[in-house]
Amino acid sequence: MNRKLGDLVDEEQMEGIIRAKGRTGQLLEILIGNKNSPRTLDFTDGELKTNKCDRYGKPLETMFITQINSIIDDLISKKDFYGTHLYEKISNLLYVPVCKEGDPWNWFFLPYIHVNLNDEKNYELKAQLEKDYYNICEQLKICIETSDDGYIHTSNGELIQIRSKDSKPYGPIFSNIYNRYISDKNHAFYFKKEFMKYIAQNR
DNA sequence: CGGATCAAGGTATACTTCAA
DNA sequence: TTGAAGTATACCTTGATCCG
Repeated sequence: MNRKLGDLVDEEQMEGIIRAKGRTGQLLEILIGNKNSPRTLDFTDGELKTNKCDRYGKPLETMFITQINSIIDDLISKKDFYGTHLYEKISNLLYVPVCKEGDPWNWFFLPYIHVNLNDEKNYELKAQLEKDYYNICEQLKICIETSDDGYIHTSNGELIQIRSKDSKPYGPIFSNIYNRYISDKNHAFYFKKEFMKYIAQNR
């Protein structure tokens, strides 16, 4: 693989490639014949994720998974992991690292990694993610009930985390379970860099 | 003590859907 | 048909911590 971005797209598509942050991922979806739709899943059975890395494939950023404002009460009530929107998003994904060093025309895609949590070899990974999920749910509850402002804050597992993700005007998160706002701005699940490192090692 | 590194939180832009 | 709403793509800034 190691396809150069400049060889794949035209000038118009390159416009604003740096400022338009998700542009690379959208272009890739178009290149493989997908539409940029807000459907839950990119493919019929899984997700496509791109992420910035260095030239050797080392991840440089956490990777966004999904916003939590619409599933907050599932989390607080510790809904079964395998029934969550989160699991639906991460159970089968195609991870494509993209090196963004230097001139955007010279950015390039690195070999993809396909991760299906139902594969035998990913048993350990799946177990860890499940553990992280319940751990994070618990942290959210504790935060809501005991933090100074009564709001949720960054909660970490080993491989995933929840932290703020919003822009003005903010979208506060309302919990029906607590019958009040539990954050003044939206939050989201992210893969930590440890996740990317893990799947690169266990490919 | 000052520069480097890292995590957390905050911000910017694009696209589709859907309602007016 | 048009624009707001909603979710997507990560990127950027700041402040804390680490390390010589």
